[in-house]
Amino acid sequence: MPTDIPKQYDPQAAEAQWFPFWERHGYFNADPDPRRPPHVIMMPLPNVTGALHMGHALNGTLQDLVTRLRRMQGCVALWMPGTDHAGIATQAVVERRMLEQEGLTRHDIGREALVARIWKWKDEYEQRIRNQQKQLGASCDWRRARFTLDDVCSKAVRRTFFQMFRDGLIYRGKRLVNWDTFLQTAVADDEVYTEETAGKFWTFRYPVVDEDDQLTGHEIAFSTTRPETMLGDTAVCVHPGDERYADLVGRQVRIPLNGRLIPIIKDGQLADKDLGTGCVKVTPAHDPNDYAAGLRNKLPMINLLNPDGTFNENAGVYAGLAREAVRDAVIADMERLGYFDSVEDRQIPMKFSDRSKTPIEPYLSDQWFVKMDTLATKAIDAVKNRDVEFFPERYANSYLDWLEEKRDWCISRQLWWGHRIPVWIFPIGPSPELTDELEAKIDRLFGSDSFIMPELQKALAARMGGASDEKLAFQVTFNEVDGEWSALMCIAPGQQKLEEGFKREFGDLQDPDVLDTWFSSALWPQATLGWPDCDHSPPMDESITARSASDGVRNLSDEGTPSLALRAANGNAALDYFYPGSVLITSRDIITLWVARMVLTGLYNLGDVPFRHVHVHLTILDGFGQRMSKTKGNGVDPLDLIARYGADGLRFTIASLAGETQDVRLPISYACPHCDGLIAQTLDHQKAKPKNGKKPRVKCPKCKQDSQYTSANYDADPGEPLATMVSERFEYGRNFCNKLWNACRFAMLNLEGFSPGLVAKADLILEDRWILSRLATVTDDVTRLLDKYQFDQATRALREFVWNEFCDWYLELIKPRLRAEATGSPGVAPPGSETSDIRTTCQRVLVTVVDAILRLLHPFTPFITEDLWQRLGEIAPVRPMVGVESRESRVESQQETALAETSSSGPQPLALSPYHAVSACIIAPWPQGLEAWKQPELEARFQRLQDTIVAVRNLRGLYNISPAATVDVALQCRTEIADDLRQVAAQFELLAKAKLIAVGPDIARPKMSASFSLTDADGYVPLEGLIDRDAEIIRQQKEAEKLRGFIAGHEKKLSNASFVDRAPPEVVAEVRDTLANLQKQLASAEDVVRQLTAG
RNA sequence: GGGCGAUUAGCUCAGUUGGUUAGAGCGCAACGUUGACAUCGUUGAGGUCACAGGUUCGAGUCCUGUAUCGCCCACCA
Repeated sequence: MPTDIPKQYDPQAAEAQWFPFWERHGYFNADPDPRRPPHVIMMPLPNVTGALHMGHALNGTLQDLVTRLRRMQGCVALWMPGTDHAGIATQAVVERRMLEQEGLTRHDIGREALVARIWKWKDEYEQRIRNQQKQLGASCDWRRARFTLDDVCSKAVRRTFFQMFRDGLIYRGKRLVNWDTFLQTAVADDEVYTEETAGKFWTFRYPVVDEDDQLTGHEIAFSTTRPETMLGDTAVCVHPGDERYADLVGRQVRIPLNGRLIPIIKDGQLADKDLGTGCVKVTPAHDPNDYAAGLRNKLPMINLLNPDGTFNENAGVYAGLAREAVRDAVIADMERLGYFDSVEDRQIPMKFSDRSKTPIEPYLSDQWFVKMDTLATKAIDAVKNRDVEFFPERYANSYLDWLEEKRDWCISRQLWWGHRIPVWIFPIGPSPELTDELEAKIDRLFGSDSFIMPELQKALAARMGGASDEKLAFQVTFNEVDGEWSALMCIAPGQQKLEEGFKREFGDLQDPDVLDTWFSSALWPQATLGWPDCDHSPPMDESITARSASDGVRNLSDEGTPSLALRAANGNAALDYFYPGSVLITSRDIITLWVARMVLTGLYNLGDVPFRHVHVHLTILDGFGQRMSKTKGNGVDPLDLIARYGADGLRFTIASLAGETQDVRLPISYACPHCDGLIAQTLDHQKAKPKNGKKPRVKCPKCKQDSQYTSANYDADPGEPLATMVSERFEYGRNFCNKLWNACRFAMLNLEGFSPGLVAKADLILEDRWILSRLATVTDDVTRLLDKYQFDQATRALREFVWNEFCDWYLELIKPRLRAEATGSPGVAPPGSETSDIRTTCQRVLVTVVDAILRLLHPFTPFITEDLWQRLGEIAPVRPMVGVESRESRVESQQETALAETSSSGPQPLALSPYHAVSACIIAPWPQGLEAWKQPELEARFQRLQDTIVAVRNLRGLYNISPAATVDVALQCRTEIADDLRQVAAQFELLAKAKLIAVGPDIARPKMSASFSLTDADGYVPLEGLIDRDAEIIRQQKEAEKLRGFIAGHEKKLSNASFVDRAPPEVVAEVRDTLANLQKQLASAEDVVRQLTAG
């Protein structure tokens, strides 16, 4: 007997036991099996920049939930894990730390050493992230875990780059980029944030010159917030319709600082008549708008900056100075020269780099781009054709809007951490011809033939063995920048020898840049499955597979059926079987950055979308409505919450929050380490940073002691008592788990002497049929809701079923039947005795429902359900189950055969048949096909019983009747209802401590009784001596008043001719019914008042 | 400026295609622990559904406008 089941669920113990159990048995492993459908989720890659927070916990919970559901439904459910190298973010973290701790920059230690350090960092955090995910219960196929910089992903990156290069989709160009002068790299628009900053707005003048470059005495005034860029001005611009300057257009002005002459141009898009003086200086190399105007008007572009933000030789005498110094000098010089007009204070929106927090400089530099035109069109069509569907649908807008712009994708980053661009750039001079030097080098690489320039391409291909395009080893294009041509040579992946040759011949001419991290993330769905390798599946983590082999791990499909896992001999089975994936579950901020690009590359590389569904879930906010982020210091480590509420409690709460309309606020508290009191988090807590070496503390209002707390801004001192972040919201899930635990504990404690066997429908009494009907309904609802990714509703439906129906009603109702055996000796009730049959039937139904509940809850709360499943398995390894289609594990019995013969109608006789329970909940079959158990009219009858009991309880509370005292109750109702109520008379005693003394149509109200009125019954509880007559009169009068209000509303409706005429007849009939009911209730209340008043 | 959302009980959120008396959890109040569970049970109080118009027999739900908040995109000499 399971006498050892503790009264409280212990999450830590269950988590420690069952995760290794699942792993050991290989239940997470997904291998191609042509007899079963695949279900594939590609994990949105966490960055290796740091630990995970609640956003990841949400994201992970939902993916694991779906994965476990599909696994139970019989799919080969692959959840592909991995991590992202997150180029700039990771390099910045490591560089910052290196600078803080050792005072070193990357230039001090060099490319290789820095990359080595980042790898070390990556290993540490990847481990930490994986640990967090496993703590949460993530049932990923960990053998397949990938990293975006590993060999398999690299190959996909190289292949894609090469093909795009070959197809002319990748080009090199000068572009104005957001330059981070601290990190010395270009950053993407989305890595830049804007902040209103206190700045100044200066007005200066440029003198206008005549044809002979002599001053005319005319001047043109303009305003700027960045005077230092005057050195790079190549025009001043006015609006074409601005008459003030009409006669100046076409003339030239002199920049007083360096004497350079620049034209006055007109451009309606750049200049605004009503802003400032109406005239604007144009610095194409250092301002996005000016850049666009520069292109439109074919203006020269003068780059003033060095990569580190200091001014270069184009700044003349100002060269070598920092931005701020140049600005001051320029202003002073302009003033000295007499061209300064005025200055005013102004709030200026300044762009900052998200990574380094330093100001962004618009900067003209050489970058690589992907042409988006046709690629974007195809990705747009995929969504418009519904090859990819968004849940909720509205998010398709973000995706489409962004792609419609078709802005070319800048894929180069001036970093050291990432996929190096596989292109060698060889300068060849003023015309696109093969120079002797290049020819000589190529000769040495390929042989001694010489080439004619236009034939170079073909010849090179021929050199590689007359190869088709597919086998091209490298590709050349020619590129012109400022009149200088260079050969861009891209090497195909897998050309080791050629690459070595290039390194030998061309030395460090390989482009130093690396690819945008999204370039590799975009390939995630293909790369992880081994694309472009078509002859073998991608390798797996040997440390896991080796251990599994020695443990004798079976495949998931070994349960009950032999594995037919495809051998990789004849192709890439993983790619064939698992691509395209099923659903991507992610947050909305990367719909454009990631989702769109995955679709785009999937279509480009494989001709098919990478997934059919995209579920976009909510964002978790802190208690103040802010996104959780590391920088805000409001992130919560899921491990803190798991420690306090259990992984299942966390998961269940998260699932209950995951609706489709709103983001969710999560007010945070700190748990006092001294007394376990809670301290509400304030914005100050989030922001507080150590001052003078003193770390900020929180003070507990309960015990008045203070302590250090979990903060993004400092590491707590080891050994110091620490207030960890908690959120009371998660008590919802923890409490539910405990409730489930105790309900199952109760069931198991009452399974003494359990014997499996068939339960015929005729043996089931009202509450059995009711709970099975409810189970069938809820099973359908949950399945349907999860198919639509409506996790919150599914969670609520299950919670309500388990807590408010199974626990509150069913378990209470069956207690007498379970005790029926009390007279017999334990476990050996005399066969054939009536008491034994009642109890046995009850036990069998109970086990059936518990079994189904565990299966339904497993995707939500895997640990506790597995734990209970295993315990139940010890007590009832063979037990009746519902909603199981396979008959393989069915226990055949004479009884069943007999029943099957008698019930010729339908394939599934309504009976509970015993099965051998599957050895683990994680692979138990998801309940389905319970349609036949649904009995809506029975549910309605049961509802009446519930209403009546609640009404009696209500009166007891109202009159403060001692819980120990039994009250009488008389019910006046129609005959057929009376029959129902008589059947459950015993339940009144049990659930309301009430004795049903009379029931029927002719029941009169006993004297001095409290009463209640339901839609189809009136109840009376004689309370001789307890009742306060005046109070009861007042109560009933109040009730009557309320009813009169409702009645008036309904009567008004019905007296409205257009309502009766135009509303659907069933609605009108419903209102009539309701009105009749209300009138009956009112009559009853009035009657009570009359009687009481009369005495 | 463009787009997408949101505004319902003290707090956090549900509310299907418009249709009886708008729900849940937490919190609050009262009562209750002799065998599942105090991480519990029973009962209760608590809402002019942001505001103003409109459509409709009927609006929390649909339309228009306003206010406030959030996010995305663009722009800001």
